[in-house]
Amino acid sequence: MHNERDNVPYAMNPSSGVPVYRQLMDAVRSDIASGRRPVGSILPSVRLVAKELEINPMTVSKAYSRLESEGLVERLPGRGMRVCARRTQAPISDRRKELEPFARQLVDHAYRLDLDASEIRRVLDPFLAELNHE
Amino acid sequence: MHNERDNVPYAMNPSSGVPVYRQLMDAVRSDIASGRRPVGSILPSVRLVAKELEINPMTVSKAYSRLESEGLVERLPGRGMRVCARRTQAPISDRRKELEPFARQLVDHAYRLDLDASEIRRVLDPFLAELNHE
DNA sequence: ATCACTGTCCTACTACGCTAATACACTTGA
DNA sequence: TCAAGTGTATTAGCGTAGTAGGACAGTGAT
Repeated sequence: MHNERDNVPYAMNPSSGVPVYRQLMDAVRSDIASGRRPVGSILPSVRLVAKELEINPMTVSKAYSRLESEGLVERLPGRGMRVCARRTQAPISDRRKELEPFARQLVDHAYRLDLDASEIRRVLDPFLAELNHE
Repeated sequence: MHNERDNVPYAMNPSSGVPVYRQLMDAVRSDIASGRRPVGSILPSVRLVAKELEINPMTVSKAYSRLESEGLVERLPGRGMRVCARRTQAPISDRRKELEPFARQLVDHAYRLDLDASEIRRVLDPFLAELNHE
């Protein structure tokens, strides 16, 4: 059922401390964002990915399921996971609220390190620049 | 040996998801930063705090030990934990490096929420303002 | 020396997250 | 209908973080 050309160019690092299923989520997210996996395409099956990466299909399934609850892909029973059209965004105020804990954490740690606002910006800016290039 | 006036006005929330020892660390850090526990003063003993908060002394000890490795307090064997004079800072470049993972995490989540650099700044700014007021 | 304090090492229990193995329901093509 | 392909519910094993209990060493006043 799967396309022979379906390659799975993901490379997981089991000893990085980052759970494998999260690494896989990031890889797939990146593929979708870049268009390598266009809207409507079917992700490689959990068993194929599992075989290539030498991990358990359930680990792949976990990644796929989480991406589904994020709204990036949808489950077609018996067929696979399909990349969704960009979901309707939550209101921007809600999304800002979701971001706040991470902003707070950043500032908390800066405070403990005795780094002021301008230092925070200095550390943050390269990442913001990277964000804009995408 | 301890002063009867040593009150332990901390209130832990065991079901908040935040480990008790971390809540206690934050409370003590706040006391030190505000001057309620001045440099040179001795923290209430682990057993006193444990009794007041109805937790195990080891949990308090864990909080104290971490604060010690942060350099906020020092251990006086047989006597207690004393609030330190502000420790010599690590080089600023090291401290910036320590902050980077949190900056990256913030930007990553913003990306997933489809929030751009200006939105990140908008969310972050109130926290930065708060930081400057202290 | 003794007593009443100090913090903590060591051990163990519990809860939770991550990964894996099996069995199942579903869909499609022959 | 049947075979081969989908994802996953369930269950289990493993490691780790958080918490707790008891024994221990250090300190200082008596």
